[in-house]
Formats: sequence, structure tokens, C-alpha cells
Amino acid sequence: MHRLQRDFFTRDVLDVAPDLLGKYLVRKFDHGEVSKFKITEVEAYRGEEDLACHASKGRTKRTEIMYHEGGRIYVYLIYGMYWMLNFVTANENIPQAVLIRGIEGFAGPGKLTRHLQIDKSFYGKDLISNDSLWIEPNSDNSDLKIKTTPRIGIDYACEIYKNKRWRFVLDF
DNA sequence: ACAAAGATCCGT
DNA sequence: CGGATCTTTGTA
Repeated sequence: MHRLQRDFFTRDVLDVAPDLLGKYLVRKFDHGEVSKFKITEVEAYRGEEDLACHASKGRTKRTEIMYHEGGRIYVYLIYGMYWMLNFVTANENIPQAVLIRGIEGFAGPGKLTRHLQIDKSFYGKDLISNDSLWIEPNSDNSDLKIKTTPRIGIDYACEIYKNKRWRFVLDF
């Protein structure tokens, strides 16, 4: 099976996010074992104008990777304990990212990174070329039911962006 | 330098 | 509902 290529990620985050549902997140561990998990829940963070997006504070050391071309990995630590896994989308200088919130068997962004052993060392890696983490298509995802809701845990944002239904969940 | 907050999770 | 736990960021 071939992994998803650059053109999948260099689109608007609102197109990429729901399109990731049902596809496979593939992790090759250091000891050689390969595990594949169907993606079940994602959220879109869209540009400097989106007050829930880290890039709303502008270009910093942490948000720098979101300004790169789509397909890169954005990882950060939250509450001192949990690594959040994101994929950068769109073209250069358009800061967008998809937060991976759930995979088959592991609901919760902090739980899935713990199980997949993903940490700061993945920051900036390219999904198209690295040998530890990538996305593969699903030949049988023609009949997906997708539910949309507001995003989780962003009470600090203003009403306009708090209410955007930019969380996408596979509806079984 | 220092203080504050945070895209979460778990146990009570 | 509160505690864990530490990086990033803003302010001085």
C-alpha cells in the first residue's frame, strides 16, 4: 500500500481534515514492528484569524512548522504530560493543522500519542518521506458517515471560532 | 528572570 | 471536580 503524497496535504484544512477519517495512520516502531490504525476523530485549526489556533499568536518557535508546506508533523506538549499530534496542511505561509484526536482503539489525542510513542522528536518530520509515521489510503471508505461538532477544549477562543463545527468524527 | 496558562487525562 | 506536570509565551 502506498502512502498519501504531498498533494493530499496541500489543500485547505477544512478539506483535508474530514478526508483523513477512515484512512490509516501507520507507525513503524524502532524495533521494526508496524501498526496501522484507522483514524476516527480529527479537528481543524485554520490560520492566524482562528483564535483557537496556536498560529493566532503569530510566528513563534513552536508555531513555525505550521507556516511550512502541508505534510509536515506538528507535535507539542500540553499540560506538561500529553503530546498532541497534528499534520500541517495548505501551502507555505498559510498556518493550518489537523489535530488527530482519535484512532481505532484509542479515543483521545493524549492517549493515542502515548500508545504510538510519539513525542517532541517527531516535530517537523515529513509524512511523505520519514520512515516512522505516515498515512495510507483505505480502499474501502466509500460509505463513511461523518459527524461534525464544535472543537473540544478551546474555551479561551471567542464565540465565533468556538462555535465553528470543525471537529469531524466517524459515525459508526 | 518570573509568572501564568494550556487543543488532557485520571481518580474521587 | 481537582490535581498532575512542564513547556511556551508574554511581561518586566
